[in-house]
Amino acid sequence: MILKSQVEWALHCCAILAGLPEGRYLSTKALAELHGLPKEYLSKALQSLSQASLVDTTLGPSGGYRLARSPSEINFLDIVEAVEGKARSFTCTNIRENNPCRPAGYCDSKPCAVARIMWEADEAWRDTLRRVRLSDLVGILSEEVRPDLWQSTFEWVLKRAG
Amino acid sequence: MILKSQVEWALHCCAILAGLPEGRYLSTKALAELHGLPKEYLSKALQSLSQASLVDTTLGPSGGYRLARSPSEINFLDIVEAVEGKARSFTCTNIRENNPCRPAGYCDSKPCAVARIMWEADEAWRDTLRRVRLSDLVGILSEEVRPDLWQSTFEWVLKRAG
DNA sequence: GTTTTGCGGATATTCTGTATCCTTAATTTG
DNA sequence: CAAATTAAGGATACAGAATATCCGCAAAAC
Repeated sequence: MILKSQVEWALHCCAILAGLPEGRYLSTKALAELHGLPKEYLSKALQSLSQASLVDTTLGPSGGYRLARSPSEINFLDIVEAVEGKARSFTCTNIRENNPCRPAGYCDSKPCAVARIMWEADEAWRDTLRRVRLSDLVGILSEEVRPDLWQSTFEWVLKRAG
Repeated sequence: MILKSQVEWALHCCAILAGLPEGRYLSTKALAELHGLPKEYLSKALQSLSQASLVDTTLGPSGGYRLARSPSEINFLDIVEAVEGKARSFTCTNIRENNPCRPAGYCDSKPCAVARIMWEADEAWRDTLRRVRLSDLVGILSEEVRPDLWQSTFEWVLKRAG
């Protein structure tokens, strides 16, 4: 059970977009360079964010991406699900139906108990991610990243933001 | 991010083994028939349980598997990790190191903040599974499964348990 | 009109999960 | 002792997903 690497990419990209001044856009090219990622493939991750309405886009030179909402209105789960999908990690195939002792026409009153427990864990995972806002991440980074790197990165980004 | 179907199989098999009388074994063949699963492949899942010391095995006719500990001393995470592995669902590739603005020799004081948050969610998932004991599952099933099916399944199993 | 950009489709490659088969060694049964 | 049954592990094949690249299209900037 491993998340796509695109999840990591999308989170880091959103953190950068969160620092962008109002109304400006950053291109796939710039985001790929900044993170050392394959531009074409990163583009797919950003398209997922766009389809989930987490980012706005604009075409042409000076085009690119910006957040569609404020960083405090976007949480980790929004981003993770946009890229990874909303499917649960555990899929119940209802193998209890194969029990040879089942009477004909036996009908289960509830979803399988095993599945319910696994889904509960899934929900705990989602809850944790839902509780962390993109603005929280930016807050942590602004405290942890050395000020000189923080500032030079911002300048680098602004130079490329349309 | 999808768990192997073997996880589902292993959980259901453990639930059956939990109902086995002291000292008796149930074979792969019986477990595969009961759940309608491919015997050879289910065998791999059971081998994983064996390697994790969750079950004891014995060879020969009347051989098979039994729980190595009491159902109240085995939790969901034990079983899930035995089959799925203990690796975290989010792997940090440290893409921040690719930042072109990084001064030479820059050293990070902590693991990446993005990774820490994702790992926290992972831990919440694990905690939930850790809190559910195999005996809890058996308790739920014994209440939910219709008594006639519950009993006939047990008879079916006992007839095949060596 | 030329360049740059996001978007979607098509394709190739690698890796993992799924599944089957076979051999070996241990154990029970007759 | 001989035959049957079992778990264990290795080899192999197959399918689908993740990773990655390339192309053409339409929109926007200059």
